[in-house]
Amino acid sequence: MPELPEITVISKQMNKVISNKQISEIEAKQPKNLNIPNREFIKTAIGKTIERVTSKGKWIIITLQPRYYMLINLGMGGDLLYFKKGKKLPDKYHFKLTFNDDSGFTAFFWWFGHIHLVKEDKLSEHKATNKLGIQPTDQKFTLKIFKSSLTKKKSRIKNFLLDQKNIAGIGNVYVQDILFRSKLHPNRKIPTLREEEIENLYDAIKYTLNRSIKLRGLAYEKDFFGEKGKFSSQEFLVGYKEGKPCPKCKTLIEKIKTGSTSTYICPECQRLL
Amino acid sequence: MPELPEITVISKQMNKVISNKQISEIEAKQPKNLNIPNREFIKTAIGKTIERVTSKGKWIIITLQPRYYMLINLGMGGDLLYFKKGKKLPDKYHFKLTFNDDSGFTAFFWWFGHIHLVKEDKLSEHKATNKLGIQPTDQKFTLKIFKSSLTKKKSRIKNFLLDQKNIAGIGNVYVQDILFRSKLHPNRKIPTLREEEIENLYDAIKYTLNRSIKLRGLAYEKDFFGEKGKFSSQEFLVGYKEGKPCPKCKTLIEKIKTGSTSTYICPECQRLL
DNA sequence: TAATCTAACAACGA
DNA sequence: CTCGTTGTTAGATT
Repeated sequence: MPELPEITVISKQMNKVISNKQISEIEAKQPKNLNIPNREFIKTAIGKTIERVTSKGKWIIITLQPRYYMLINLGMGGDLLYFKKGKKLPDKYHFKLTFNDDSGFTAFFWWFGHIHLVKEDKLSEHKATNKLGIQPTDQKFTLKIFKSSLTKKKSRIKNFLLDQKNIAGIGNVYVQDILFRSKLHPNRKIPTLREEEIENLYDAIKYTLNRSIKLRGLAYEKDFFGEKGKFSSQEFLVGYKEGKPCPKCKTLIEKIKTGSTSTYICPECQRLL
Repeated sequence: MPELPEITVISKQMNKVISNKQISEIEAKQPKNLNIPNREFIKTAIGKTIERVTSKGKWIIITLQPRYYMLINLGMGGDLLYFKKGKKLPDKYHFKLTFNDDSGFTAFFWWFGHIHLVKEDKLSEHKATNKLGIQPTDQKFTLKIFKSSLTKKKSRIKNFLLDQKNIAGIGNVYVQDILFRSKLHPNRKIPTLREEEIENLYDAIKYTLNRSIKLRGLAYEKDFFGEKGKFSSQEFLVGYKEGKPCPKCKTLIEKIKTGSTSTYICPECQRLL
């Protein structure tokens, strides 16, 4: 479940190590990961050069030259692993892309994943990415912008945070501690939030994600070089800590159903009313 | 609650009697009925000539020359009444449109109604009408088309019939007898419908609506000339007949809640299972 | 355990 | 009784 921190880390690594390389070969074992027919995908991509790699939310954006975009989403989880010439490949992968220096990368999806190829002038029509909200790591993500994005919204705060159209990059892992740090129950309705709570929430979003980026992501996710992050799950405050004491007040942490997902909360620190 | 029959009758009358007339004056007492500011509406419409009047579903479509469309929806109910020069106007109305021969028409909405003005090339962007389904009175409304519109749908049959995106023109009045004639419970899920039931439903839709058109609509609705229709509510089979005997089996008719609307059914003839 | 899209449905406002 | 918008839920996706 790579979220913004993992995607940020991996896309920066990719940008450093594969920029300017030219695509020479592609193997796509699972056609459903692609947005166009296998044959067309390969024909279009081969010969093109990596201009740069960036990311937005949970999407990795590879800009190709001549201008095309390769958009990668790891879905529920997976690996994107660099390989050098002659090095052994991972045992299992669904997608392999090789450069003309015989380096490359493989992609393994353990559930749903996407690798899309989109023409430069068609990027705005790409439904999965064209509605993405602002990234919490973006300079433009100011408190003012955040507040205005909440106006007129009536949903529950957790649903808001997970909706990529509002903010891009938060998933069901980081949202746990974001909510705990801001002392908000996941089902709090947005119109009931006080000024101060919104400010705490804003700080919690930035703090939580930036801290993980500094630690190069979650300890159970691999980066482009197969290295694991340093943000270990033991550092979670309440996430996945059902039955453990709240780090603040020692009340036992509960796991509750919130819509289709689960949320771990301290029932004392994160009251609904 | 004018539905397809009433709207069909009134739009045909309008087409005969106001075509080729030029708009000279407009009075709009309730700005919320309009899609653009009052002043702009009036300025745009005045001077234009009625080319023809048609309808689709519950919408009256007035084509203006130079090309513009005036789209009227009576919402939950209301009157659209013609007046000749010098004749007394209705006591209450929300909208009045006068032609240069001093004839015209008034509109009265007893709840919400809409009078929209749309440029010819913007008609496809008009949300309230651009997604309307086929009219049951259209030649193209064949059994085959009807069947194919049901494929992959999983909703309850009543919801399907009332959704104007599927079929345009059926409301909560005519749907009552349509369901009774086809012996369908309003909450029957579409995938459970048998071939024969779909065919009966198709016939019931056409029969019910066409019969009412022949009788010039419901007896409690007025046409463009203030005349009432001949489809009296006493001719309803089950609609609004709570506690009365079913015309088929004498079982007492029940009024049940179906989503946000009510449905009158014979619990014997319209079984759910 | 996780992500996204879609259809169906409910609640609300105009 | 209508229609649109927003949000929620369940199901499907490989």
